[in-house]
Amino acid sequence: MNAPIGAMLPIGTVERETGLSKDVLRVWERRYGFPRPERDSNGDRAYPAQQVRRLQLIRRLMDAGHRPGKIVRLPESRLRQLLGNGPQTDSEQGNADDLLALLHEGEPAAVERLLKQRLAMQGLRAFVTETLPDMNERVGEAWMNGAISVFEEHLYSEVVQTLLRQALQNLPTQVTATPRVVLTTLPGEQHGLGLLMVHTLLALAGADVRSFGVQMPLTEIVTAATRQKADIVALSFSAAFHAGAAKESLTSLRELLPSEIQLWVGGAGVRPIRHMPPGIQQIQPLEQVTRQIQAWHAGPR
Amino acid sequence: MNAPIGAMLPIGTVERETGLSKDVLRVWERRYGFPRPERDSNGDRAYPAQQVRRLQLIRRLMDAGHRPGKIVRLPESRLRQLLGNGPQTDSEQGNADDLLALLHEGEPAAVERLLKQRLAMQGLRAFVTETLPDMNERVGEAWMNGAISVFEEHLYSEVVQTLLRQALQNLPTQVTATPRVVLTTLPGEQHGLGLLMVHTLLALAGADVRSFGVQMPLTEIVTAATRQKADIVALSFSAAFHAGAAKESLTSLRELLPSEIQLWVGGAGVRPIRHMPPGIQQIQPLEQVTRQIQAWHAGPR
DNA sequence: TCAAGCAGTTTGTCCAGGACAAACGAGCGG
DNA sequence: CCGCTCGTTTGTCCTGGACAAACTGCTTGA
Repeated sequence: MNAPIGAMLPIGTVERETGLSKDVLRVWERRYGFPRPERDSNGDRAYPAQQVRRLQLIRRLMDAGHRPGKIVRLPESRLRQLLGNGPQTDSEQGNADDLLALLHEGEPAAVERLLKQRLAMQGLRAFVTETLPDMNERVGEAWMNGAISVFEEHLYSEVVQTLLRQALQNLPTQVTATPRVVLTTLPGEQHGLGLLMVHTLLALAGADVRSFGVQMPLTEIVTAATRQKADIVALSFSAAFHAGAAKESLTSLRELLPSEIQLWVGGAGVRPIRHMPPGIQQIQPLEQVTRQIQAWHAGPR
Repeated sequence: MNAPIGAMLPIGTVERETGLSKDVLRVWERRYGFPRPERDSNGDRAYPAQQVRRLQLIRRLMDAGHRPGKIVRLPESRLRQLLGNGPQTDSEQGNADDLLALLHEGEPAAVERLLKQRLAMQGLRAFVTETLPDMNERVGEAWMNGAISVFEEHLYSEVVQTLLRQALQNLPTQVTATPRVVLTTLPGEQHGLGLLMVHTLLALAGADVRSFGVQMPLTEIVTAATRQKADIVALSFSAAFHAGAAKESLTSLRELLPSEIQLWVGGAGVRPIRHMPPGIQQIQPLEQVTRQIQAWHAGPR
């Protein structure tokens, strides 16, 4: 009764929808026999919506650490089953459970109220270094388990961003803030939440933060840092960022950047990198930001 | 004296840096003889930084309406020359000139002060429908002319976003706001400024806006709209968004979305589309938003 | 004078199938 | 238990061909 065709998506759209490159989509088809798209009149691949959904499930599992060869062939039911039994870290549930429930209700105002309350109770610094990472992880986890959808995660992200920007706005501005930090992300990293969190910590530590939002081309980072007379360039990497790509870009950036400008990186996306290229400081975990700024003030430079 | 090599970028990085797909980079090389990357030990393309810069210039010119065949072979000097003589719309200069000067100084606080002043003078609605579009255009123009850099554009965008979010925060919340609008952008559209501008206008018109930030997968938009019991799904498209891709995705989305939910689109990215697929309303120009909401209130639904 | 239709050209995207280096994981020895 | 080596997995890149959609410029008719 339901039309057998429905919406058929071309490979370019599937790339955007799943985050899997065209090359990957084609090579998986060749190697694993999935996805197996139809062909349109032109001979081009046409992916049924259902296969795209399954690809999205696979993507989540891979982000959770599964390997393609083991899961790409599995049927959708098995995939959902796997999503159910994640590592299930039994961190203190209480903290974020109300949040997840509220998110699922889908009422932004209620979510905001809850977070505001937490913020007022803990103060900004603890909120950013403790509550938010915890909640981020819980939300990410819930998303991977299929407990909440992507759009609910977006909702969460929006509310937190609003909150943090507001808090930042209300921070007293020091006249002689140092060091001067240029803050941004590399092209391909569109997650702005980590950026705002770092921004907050840096501002709290007394730094003069110049945030440029997400996705600055390498060459522009160099120009901005030079023109702004920055002491430090700080980059944020979410878990979604490919660690290999990060390392590659960072090596290029370090080469392009004047050596007297420090390069700081942090976030889940660069944690897997064992050997950071020389001249780059990895700040991990988040609260290290404060200490590093203190070290900068004390240091020779 | 300057090392002949410097940083050499692989094709994937160049794709991210320039926004030109790998396919395009390769086909240009074949057809026009540019770019002409070196090869690394592995036989893979390795792009010198200078060619990447030239590609970025070409990209700007193309966004300004030039065609590849005419400009790809031109030397860098000629490209910069072309960037100089854009259409040069002689709209009232005065409005945005101070802004550009301040941007060039690179002092975020000063930029913010200026905008705040304008906002206070004009009121929120006029600020969003008149001043901001004008300034956006001026900034985009200046960027294409090479008068300001990408990072200065980012700076502008950051300040405006901060300002708008703040204004939104201070808007009185109505208890029974209608209609309910789910607001977001398609995957690939990362420009969040237009989103905030529309959000502001919708909120001012009394709508119940649920904004999900940028880059929602099609399937998630459908889920969100359904679960949030939305009356309208509104999408924003910046000039950077490829009109063809937009039309394609919109057709799919309209198919996936329940027919009782309206689909509104707007922004420079969809203006070139002559024949919008059925069931989709194009809202153009920006201030039409208010009128459309009034129409909705009056209408049968 | 202008709208509409038509042919030619330009241009982005897609295809196949091969290749290879980096990342991974298992097994081994210190 | 840590660190190494070696086979396997996996993503990215390669070539060169093909084609539809978009755009250009011309012609025709009102």
